[in-house]
Amino acid sequence: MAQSVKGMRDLFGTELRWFQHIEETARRVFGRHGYGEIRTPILEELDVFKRSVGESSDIVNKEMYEFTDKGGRQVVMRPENTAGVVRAAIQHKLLNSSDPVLFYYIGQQFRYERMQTGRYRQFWQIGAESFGVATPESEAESLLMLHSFLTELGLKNLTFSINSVGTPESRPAFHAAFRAFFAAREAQFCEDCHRRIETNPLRVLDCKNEKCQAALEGHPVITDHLDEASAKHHARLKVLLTELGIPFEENPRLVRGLDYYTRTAFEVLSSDLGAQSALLGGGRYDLLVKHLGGPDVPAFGWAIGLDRLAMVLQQVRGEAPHSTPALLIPLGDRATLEALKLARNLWDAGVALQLETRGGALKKAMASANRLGIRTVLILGDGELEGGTVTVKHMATGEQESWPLGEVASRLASR
RNA sequence: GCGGCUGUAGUUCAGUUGGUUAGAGCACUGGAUUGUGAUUCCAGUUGUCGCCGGUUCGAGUCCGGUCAGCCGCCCCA
Repeated sequence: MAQSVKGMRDLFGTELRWFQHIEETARRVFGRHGYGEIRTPILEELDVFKRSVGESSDIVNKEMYEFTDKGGRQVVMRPENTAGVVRAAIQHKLLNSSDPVLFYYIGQQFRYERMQTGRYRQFWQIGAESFGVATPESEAESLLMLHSFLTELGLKNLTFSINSVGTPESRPAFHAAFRAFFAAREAQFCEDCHRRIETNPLRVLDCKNEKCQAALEGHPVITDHLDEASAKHHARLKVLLTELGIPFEENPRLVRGLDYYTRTAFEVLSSDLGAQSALLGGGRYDLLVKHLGGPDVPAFGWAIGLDRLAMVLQQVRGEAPHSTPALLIPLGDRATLEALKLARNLWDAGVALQLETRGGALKKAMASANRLGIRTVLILGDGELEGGTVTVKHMATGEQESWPLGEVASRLASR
């Protein structure tokens, strides 16, 4: 039997309904914050990710679907969407004014990695990026939007975990202090951390190994080594979040995996998830636009994994909200033609209706309606045709009534 | 990329120390006055035991490989 490629997935049924519900909620919430959608290509030049995500990162080194196309171009299937959005914004000169530019995206990403539950090689991300504003206020705006988004999806007890990773200018001072700290208790750290301290020192901070977390007790804190502007920025954000009543906690061990982050980094935790695993992450990336060849424009953004979000929502909320159409069952030859005409009128009037066209016994059609979760069944037979009515059965209660044909559309609409 | 576990009807699973025609619940199909579902009763269908090879008189059961899924790690969010 033909099978989907490993890590690729087909979406349909109840799972897809959650995806759709999430996407609708995203569009509604982001739209009212003034964000516009952007759709960028799945294929980008390799260089876009090398220069943004970071040449040393595992994403770029090991996890990209990468190939040479027939024209000899080195292309990759995007492993994330921020780089593509930035590339597009630069290419179309969208960042050449002083106005803020607000984008959101919903799209598939690809990473060649080991699969686990809720984790695929083709996965979906929703993200929002705000360009052109460097203030803590713009971050508060973005986080408020995110908070509304998650709240409207029904997630509870959200906590924002925040930190500041400083700037390239302030980071060396911290790195030096941290390396000294590490060296003093080197033996207590795991093998991976010994590697990390060389390649990406900040990563030692979020090692999952309990011994490492214990050894980190009393470690130098990044926020103590910030430059003055970054420190002020960080303090201001905390004031704003407090004033806005957004629950947050400072987490000095919170870092980002991608190279392009500066200053604010954050994650969102929900009591609906396991205690330690984050639902999403994001932060400020003031250097990326310029780094990719654009103007010197600050930016802030975040991304959330749709596959995982849909899975969590299905667990905590069950079925995604959806409505089922009514079902029209004709009985007899004459009624079958009349039913087709009636259905056409109802469809044209905007009514959601499914038509039984198999022509079998009513009993079977009813059983079928039950399996499909249909709540309202319309029966049209010779008796109904005589009287110009349709028999309506409400599946939940079993009650039946008779509606005049002319009122079917309006009565179904107000169901 | 590294380590471990699993793979039997549509689905959830059972299948004794290898032994004859591989089972159950649910689902599905048909029926219990042909215009009434979900409840009840009766009857019935369902499988290359993931795939390929090996050991054996004999393999769902043991061994190897492979594919797929799951759990850690790495990585990410």
